[in-house]
Amino acid sequence: MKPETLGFFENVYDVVRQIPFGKVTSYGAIAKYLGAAKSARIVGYAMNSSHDKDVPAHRVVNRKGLLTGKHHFQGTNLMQQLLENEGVEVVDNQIQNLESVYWDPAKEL
DNA sequence: TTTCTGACTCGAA
DNA sequence: CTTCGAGCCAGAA
Repeated sequence: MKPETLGFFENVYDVVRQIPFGKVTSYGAIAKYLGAAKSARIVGYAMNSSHDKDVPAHRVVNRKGLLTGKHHFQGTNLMQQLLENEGVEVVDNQIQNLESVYWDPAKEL
């Protein structure tokens, strides 16, 4: 593959797809892993377009573990339920015990 | 073609 | 303690 020729989005999707079951990561962590630490927004925007892709967008949250993108999912609490279904404790749109379920691509990959 | 906006993050004041 | 601006990319109007 030639990542340079692919859009930034494709790189984002590849990383997100590698997030283990029951784990979550942040937009900034993905951006940093891709070598564009200041492109966290782009990662989020990629998720917006990940609708047609096979990307577990519910495993991507902001740095604080807050489900900022839950409004983009169907229903009002689908994202939260998906996470809880994987064993992630979520309260009030925020992931509890974040450090225990946090998965940093820069460290794990 | 230009302009705008968006699921973010961090450092300064 | 809080608030603000800048940097990044893609797609729609």
